Amino acid sequence: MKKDKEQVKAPAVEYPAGLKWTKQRKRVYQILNDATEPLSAAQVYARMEPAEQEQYAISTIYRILAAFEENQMVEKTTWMGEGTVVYELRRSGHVHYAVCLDCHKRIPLEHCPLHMGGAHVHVADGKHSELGTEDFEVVSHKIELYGYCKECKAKH
Amino acid sequence: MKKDKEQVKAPAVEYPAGLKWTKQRKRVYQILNDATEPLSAAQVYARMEPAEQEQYAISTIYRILAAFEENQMVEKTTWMGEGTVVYELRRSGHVHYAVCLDCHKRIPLEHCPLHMGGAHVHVADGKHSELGTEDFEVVSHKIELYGYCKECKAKH
DNA sequence: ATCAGTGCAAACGATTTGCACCTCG
DNA sequence: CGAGGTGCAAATCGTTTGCACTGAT
Repeated sequence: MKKDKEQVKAPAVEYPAGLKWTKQRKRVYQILNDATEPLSAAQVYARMEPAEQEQYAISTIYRILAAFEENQMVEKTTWMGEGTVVYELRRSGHVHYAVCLDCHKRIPLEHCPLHMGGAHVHVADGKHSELGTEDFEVVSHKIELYGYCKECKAKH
Repeated sequence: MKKDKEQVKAPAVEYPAGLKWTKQRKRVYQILNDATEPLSAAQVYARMEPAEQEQYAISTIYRILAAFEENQMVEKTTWMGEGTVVYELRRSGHVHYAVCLDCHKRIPLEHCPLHMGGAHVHVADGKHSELGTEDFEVVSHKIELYGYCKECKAKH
């Protein structure tokens, strides 16, 4: 992967007009694009070369990620039970993960285990939940599975 | 709900031997039990009366929640995309939520939309994903739906 | 009595913000 | 050129920890 000046081409994700395509934004975009899993601001920063880290500020990374999120370029998430926020580029289709409780490996699921035919689900009202009316229009969803991967299962 | 001395009875969730059943733990347990959704340490603290807050330390809440978690009494989670950790009492079955993208209301789902017959799913290997072998043992899972609630749908 | 549990305050890590300077468009 | 973007440092927020004290068993 050579570092050609034009290595970072126009983003696959629609780049919103009005945002400046600066070199730091290009770089953050590139790192997110190369990543196979969601990254925290610190992780993005860590993936830069020492030389870059010196000239870029970590706070800029936070602001860039926030800007990307506001413009729907990335999705903000967290791993269950972990306090740090991670960002994932919005690629064509969304991906879900199986997370190993032992080695913490994150394995992307082949298929989304959720097959909602319609765009509606039954939700409980909180107090009056007898009527299972379709009263919530689902736009997107997130799933995480927790358990043990093949390797860790073998270990025990 | 009066404040009888014995109001807080032996916890529905098994209380592990070796842990002291102190008044602060009783109170935290009670609050978690009354809650309809996972709470952060700060939220637990906020649900105490001013008088209690003065005599209890917030750090104690953190330690109690950590102790509860180590002893499987509660589950540590996060709302997707939010940096704060929340704790939920381990009741019989877990609950998932539908989150309104407009008013941010969280509505518990009546039923888990995921009906995995077995305890295994097909996962991609990352690189060699052709074989869809059952190589991940699912222990638990987390789901969040995003969309618009009845009220907010009406508003637009 | 003993040791886990607690309060307090300081330490910490992650994230945010104010302000002056810089740079893309 | 000018608004938006950035660097730097200080501020904030959520969470953890060291230490001396207290209370449940």
